[in-house]
Amino acid sequence: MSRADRERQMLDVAEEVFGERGYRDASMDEIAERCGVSKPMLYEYFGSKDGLLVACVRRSKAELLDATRTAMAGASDPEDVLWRGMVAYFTFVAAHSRPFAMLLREPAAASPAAAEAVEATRAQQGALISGALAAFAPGAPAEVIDAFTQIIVGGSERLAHWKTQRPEVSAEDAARYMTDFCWSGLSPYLRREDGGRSGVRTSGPSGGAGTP
Amino acid sequence: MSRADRERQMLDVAEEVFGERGYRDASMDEIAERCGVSKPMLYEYFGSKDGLLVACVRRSKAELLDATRTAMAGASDPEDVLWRGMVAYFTFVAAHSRPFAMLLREPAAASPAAAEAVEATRAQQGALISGALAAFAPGAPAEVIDAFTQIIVGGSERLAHWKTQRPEVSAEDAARYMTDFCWSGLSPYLRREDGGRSGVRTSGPSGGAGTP
DNA sequence: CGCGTAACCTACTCCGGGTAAGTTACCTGA
DNA sequence: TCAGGTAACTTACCCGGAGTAGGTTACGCG
Repeated sequence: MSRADRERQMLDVAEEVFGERGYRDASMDEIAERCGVSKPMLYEYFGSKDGLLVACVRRSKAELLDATRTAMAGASDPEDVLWRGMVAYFTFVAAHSRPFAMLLREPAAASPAAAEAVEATRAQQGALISGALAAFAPGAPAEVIDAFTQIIVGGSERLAHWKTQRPEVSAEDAARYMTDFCWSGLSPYLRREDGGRSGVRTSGPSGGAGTP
Repeated sequence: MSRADRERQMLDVAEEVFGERGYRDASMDEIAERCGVSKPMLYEYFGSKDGLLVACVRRSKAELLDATRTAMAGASDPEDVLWRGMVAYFTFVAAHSRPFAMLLREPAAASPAAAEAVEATRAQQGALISGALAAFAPGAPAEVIDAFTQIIVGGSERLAHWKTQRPEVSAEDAARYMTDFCWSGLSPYLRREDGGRSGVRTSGPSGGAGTP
């Protein structure tokens, strides 16, 4: 079998085994056996168990970028960019639930290198998001954009995890929760009608517009 | 040394070593040695390496609950509850940065049991948050509260991580980003003045109030 | 048909989690 | 004051799985 084909196969099998057993309890012997090769071949191709995991993460990262970018490309306005990106994200996670659940739940578990690869994936998605935010709210300071991007990245991750335990929640539902929260937060649900507060608090709740 | 004292000491040392080396590269031999005892003592007290990590997580979980609850107790209105809770959270994470960074960054890495303990911590904080949200926006459906709670939990986690690389961002700054985002999202920064949109989109961006 | 190379295997080493069995030290009560 | 029980503690080991040294097959090419 050619190098490229073997590599793909090994990644497929590794993704599967890591997903089934978890990183720690997955053995290189089992992965090798399921590939129909011997252990040293895995080391020839990926260097170490960590290296194999990192390769899996990187492949998923590339696939996710592709899916998100493609979805965003068709958008008309910045609002639609975020919406489409979110739908694509939640759809992707649902479709790759096995391997992705593992990447979401047992990430840094492996090694600094693997943690870094997962962080790089977050940074990649964060770059797409902050671009959309900057286009949508051009007046916002860079640090605000950064902070909100972090919130969205972390929030999406958690929402995706929450969604796995609620089959009735569709990718569109999740995307709607996320984008609604981004645009307006809780203001549509407030008892008092101060949802359209004109400014942003600058020194804690007592200094803000809501509680003079 | 008494059982209780020894246990505390072991948790302190374990937290330190896990924080320094990371879970995987921390050896039970080293932890034992730094405690001035032999390895079987660790197993006597905590059963396994996982068990030791889980005990660390559970202790942090209890401390975090205490810090958050205490802070929230002094609040007047629901808005202030969330604000104080957030400040307490970011302050706590900053103060316990060593062990907490490890809990944030190498969480599930260890075992299903450790992953569960971290999930339980998130659930604990989520319960506090959803309580505050429900009080603040009594009209919101339960699923919306749940979804937003997930976003806030994940967003806070990511924001705390982001903050560690930005020493100039204070706990109050982080809390302000978080609560601002919760109350109004991006709407204060929008170019168009539709920040006070009255309703919530129900079928994607093209069906919402903003883009008829 | 020789020969180089690249895919591949057998058979190990070694480290670290985990344990069996025993030893010291202290408190208790008669 | 000393048997005896118990609880903190140790040495010395097992064993599974990550990682490796060195050799073998198989195929393309002149």
